[in-house]
Amino acid sequence: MTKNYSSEIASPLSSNHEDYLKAIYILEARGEQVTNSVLSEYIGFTPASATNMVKKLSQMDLVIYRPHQAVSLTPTGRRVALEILRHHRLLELFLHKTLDIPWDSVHEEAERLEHVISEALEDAIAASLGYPKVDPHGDPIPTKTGEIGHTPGHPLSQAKAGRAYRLVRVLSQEKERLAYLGRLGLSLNVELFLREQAPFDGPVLVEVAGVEHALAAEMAALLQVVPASAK
Amino acid sequence: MTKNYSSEIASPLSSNHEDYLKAIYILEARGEQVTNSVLSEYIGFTPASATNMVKKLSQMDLVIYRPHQAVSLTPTGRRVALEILRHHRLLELFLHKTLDIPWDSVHEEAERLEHVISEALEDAIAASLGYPKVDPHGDPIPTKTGEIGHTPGHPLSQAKAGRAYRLVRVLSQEKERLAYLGRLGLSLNVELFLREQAPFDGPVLVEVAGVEHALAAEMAALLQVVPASAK
DNA sequence: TCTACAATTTAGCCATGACTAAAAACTACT
DNA sequence: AGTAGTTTTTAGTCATGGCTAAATTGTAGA
Repeated sequence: MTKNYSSEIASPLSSNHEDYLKAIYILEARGEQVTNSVLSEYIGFTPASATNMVKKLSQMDLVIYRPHQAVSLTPTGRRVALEILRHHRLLELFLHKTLDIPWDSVHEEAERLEHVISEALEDAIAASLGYPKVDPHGDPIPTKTGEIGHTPGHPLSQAKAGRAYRLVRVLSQEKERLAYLGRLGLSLNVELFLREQAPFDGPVLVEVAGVEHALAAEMAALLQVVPASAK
Repeated sequence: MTKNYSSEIASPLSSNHEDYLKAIYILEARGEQVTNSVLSEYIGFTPASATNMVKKLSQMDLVIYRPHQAVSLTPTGRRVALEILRHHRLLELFLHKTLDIPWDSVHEEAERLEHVISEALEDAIAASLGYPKVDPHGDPIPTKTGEIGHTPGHPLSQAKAGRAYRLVRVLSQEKERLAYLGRLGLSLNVELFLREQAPFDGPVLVEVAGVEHALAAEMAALLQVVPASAK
């Protein structure tokens, strides 16, 4: 039950606190300005509730809050967020690899588990997986000390036709979307051949395991790929 | 996230509600009269809080409450309690077998996880373990339909000296106690030879893997054994 | 700069579920 | 049966963290 960050934080954090911090981290990492509306929409509470909570997190020195400004994480806040994200992504991979939970389901399961696993369990999971670097969607797993790498690759929507690629990351956790990709045979590290890149944000034609599929531009933008030869 | 009992229950239950129901179940199963003081002491809240909660559970038709009487579970309440207990015990075994978490630690870990796993995850865990019947302490695992067997065996403190036994259950979840037993080589299904049974609740002399140990009577009473030959 | 619209914050409400202190109700002993 | 002592319940407080509605602030266009 001892958390990494327990030494730095006075009161224990609830799942909710952790969810706010994680949300702020993710929105920041996306490069967005974490305004109150962006945050409240993301977490699914009203703007008033978000203001309220952000103020409390600010008193705990987890975020920096200035009225009418974007929120940001303090170093401690970031540490907490990264610890939760580490739990989340380790759990996703663990559930997928050890229990065969489909990749479109692991997210919501991990969403609840991430708040209740101990350090010891986190360590045991990491060890059993051989200290992995990415989760089943290709998202990087933060280290215990709070470092996080960035996955290489670029969107399939910006790739060149007539070349082979390898899928290294999917920028979505939506169950339906992931299930759809799964049905096309598109999962992590799968190779694909880019047949055609329609102009004006048109669909993309890809070949996966010998079968051709058309993908909406919006979908292709979520698929991060590297040239097939690259490690 | 869909729970077995969701069809029968109006409002979703919190971890806390579930803990109360589980506590009532366990106390009932121990054969105790689940009075308010017994319950409140077990869950670690004040008697006033327990009354309060029991009344709410009663309104939800999960327990039967009559002022100044022992509480008891309704069929639905029992179903919920058994589902949580199933989660708990499956998790204990899973953590122990799949992640090598020591048997003296699985309880507290499962205590938090039991409230947040989905039906799908419960099923996946059960399947991966081959639909086990008992957890690492020998406690029976309720079935999905809410049946629960009872482990055979009798306390070591009532066993006869000069015979060999097999440990089939330990009636304690205390970390220190379990760690101690573990150091003696006493874990589930281990064989032991009962050298001497001191009278007047005196200590018990057992031989485990060729080494002799003296056990306090109190400890011996917690160890359920069967004759070594028995399956 | 002024005004209209959008974003944010404030104020105040509500439910939850813990708590303490006091009242009430049971039990057991004389 | 009466009373002392224990158990249980009631009454009322508090913190949390959601909510709505209203006030405020900020911003962009005329």
